Amino acid sequence: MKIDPNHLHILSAIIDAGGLSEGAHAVNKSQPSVSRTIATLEARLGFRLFEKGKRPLRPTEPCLLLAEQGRAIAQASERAAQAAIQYSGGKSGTARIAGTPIFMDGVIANMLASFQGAFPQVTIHQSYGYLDDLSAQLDAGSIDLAICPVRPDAVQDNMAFKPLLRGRNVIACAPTHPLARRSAFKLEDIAAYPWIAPPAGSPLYADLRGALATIGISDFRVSFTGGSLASILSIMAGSDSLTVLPYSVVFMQNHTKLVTALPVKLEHPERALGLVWRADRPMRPAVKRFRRYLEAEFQGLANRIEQKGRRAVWRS
Amino acid sequence: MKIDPNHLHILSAIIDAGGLSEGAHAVNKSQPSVSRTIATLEARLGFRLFEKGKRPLRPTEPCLLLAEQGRAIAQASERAAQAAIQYSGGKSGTARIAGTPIFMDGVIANMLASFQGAFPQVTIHQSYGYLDDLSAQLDAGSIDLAICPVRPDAVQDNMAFKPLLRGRNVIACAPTHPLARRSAFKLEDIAAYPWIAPPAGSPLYADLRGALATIGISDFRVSFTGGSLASILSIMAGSDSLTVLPYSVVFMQNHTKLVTALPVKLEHPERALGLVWRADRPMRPAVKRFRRYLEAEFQGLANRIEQKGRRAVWRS
DNA sequence: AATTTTCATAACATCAAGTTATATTAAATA
DNA sequence: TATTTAATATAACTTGATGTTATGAAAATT
Repeated sequence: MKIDPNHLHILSAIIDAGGLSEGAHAVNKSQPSVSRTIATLEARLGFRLFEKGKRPLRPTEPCLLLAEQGRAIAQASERAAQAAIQYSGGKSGTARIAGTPIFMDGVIANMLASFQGAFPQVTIHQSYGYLDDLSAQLDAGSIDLAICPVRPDAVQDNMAFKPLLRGRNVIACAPTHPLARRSAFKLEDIAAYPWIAPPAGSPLYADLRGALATIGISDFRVSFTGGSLASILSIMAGSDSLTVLPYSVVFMQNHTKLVTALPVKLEHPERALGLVWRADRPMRPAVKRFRRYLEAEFQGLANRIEQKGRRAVWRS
Repeated sequence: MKIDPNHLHILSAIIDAGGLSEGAHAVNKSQPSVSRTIATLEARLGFRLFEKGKRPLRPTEPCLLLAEQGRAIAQASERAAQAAIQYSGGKSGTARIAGTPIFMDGVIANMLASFQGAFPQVTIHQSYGYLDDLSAQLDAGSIDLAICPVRPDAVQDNMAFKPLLRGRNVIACAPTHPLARRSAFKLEDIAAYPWIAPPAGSPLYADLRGALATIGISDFRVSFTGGSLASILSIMAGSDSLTVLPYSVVFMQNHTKLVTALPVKLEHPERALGLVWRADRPMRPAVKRFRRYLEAEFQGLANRIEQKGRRAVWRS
């Protein structure tokens, strides 16, 4: 014997609503419709579901057992609908994101935390990589979204790119650094200090070399290389080392009082930190929501940077 | 949004069976049928349930959530089917029975216990009453089955009657009673002992008077009246009292060694212990099953009584 | 590259289930 | 007890979902 789940659902609705007409209304059907549903159900089961000839419809014993299951079915159905809505709205699901380590640790991590607070049902898979690697992963479909500095003209054909923040590097050091405490200094003074270099393959490393060249420093001493943002900050805090970091990273770390930027203007390639994804594939709702969230956060960040920038003087 | 429970069930079947065709087979449908079901479901939900263009069908994230609910639905549906089968087979449900107190306590109670052992899901509501009362309750529909001694010609038109045991009353006493220990005694000896009388309104009380008259005793001393079988047995065990009981009751109490029957043949109205129910109403499966059970039990009891009867000598 | 397996689509048939209109009937009321 | 009222059952019809078979298309596999 197999019983149509819909029938059980209707049955439970009748019981719970306390009448055939009320039950019919509860499931958005006409009274004759549910009346016949009950009739056919009774015929199949071989026993009555409601006592014969009783006007306030009186359920029989087995009817109540079946209605119980009907309620379970209605509940499951409702849960499913909710799950579908949650997913469609990007409030549940998975987003796989990856980006350059310094940005991910220095800027995105904060936003990620607040996103998870707002949408706890969304699972975020985060990983690290540089542009080429990220592109390959996007192509392979193993990540949904890449976050990295890109020259807009370097974006692949099948990729969409959404710039979030103008790229700008600065010379960073501990707030306790001798240069940071001097109101003014000559560019030559910089040469006296050791450097922390980003990982050798990273764009930031190339930026470091290029930037120092533009301010006339070609020969510099590297005291540390290859670490993550956390280690760079630690080392900087305990030494007089200098390094090159994106300004947004320094800005976001402002509250930690671990790092500050020297008022020196650096030249470097025209890149923008932005989001990259495959334009030819539909984006899952959770990814879409995360993307929108990041865009909004970066808009706020850009504004705050802008405000602060108006009060600072940068020497070139 | 509302999702058809059947669709969710089909979805879960596909997931669990590991393929569209297998899933279709699992729900007794053709492959194209479930294929289209999935297609329409996807269209309604607005997202894919299976990754596009992957041949070993790969479920998407929300698909698994929905399938979960589908399983719950399948389970509820199955439970409902089981409940229906249980009920139809009389293995669950309720039977409301009533009968004369002495019989209920002395004979039926035992059978009831074994029935409940065999069919624990059947709820038995037991109550007491004499024929008129029982008939009224049957008519009112407050009981399903009456068990009492009836003169077959006294059965109402709308009632069915199934005799279970020929009625036969005996004089009962404790096994330690002086008369019980004597191999022979005169009927006049009986007159010397006090009597325990059944409740005044009961047929048994009328039987007691009638029976004693037939053996020449018209004047007898009643030492106790009005109790239940348990109290009658207790009093008899602790005294030299006599009483009149149906032989089946004495027989069933045999193992307790609390009561025995004197070998005296009593005359009384031609009644049979039997089942009475309303012939014009369908009998619920659980009641039907209980009725059949009782009939079988009484068949066995009748045989045992018959066997023992062949070895006994009764004086009239 | 050929084959196999698996899923999607087309075209059609059928039946379950929806509808409105109306008849019945149990309960309430006069 | 007759009448009224409200609730359910039935009738007649329409529609849409779902079933079918036959067949096409596309991954995976060999």
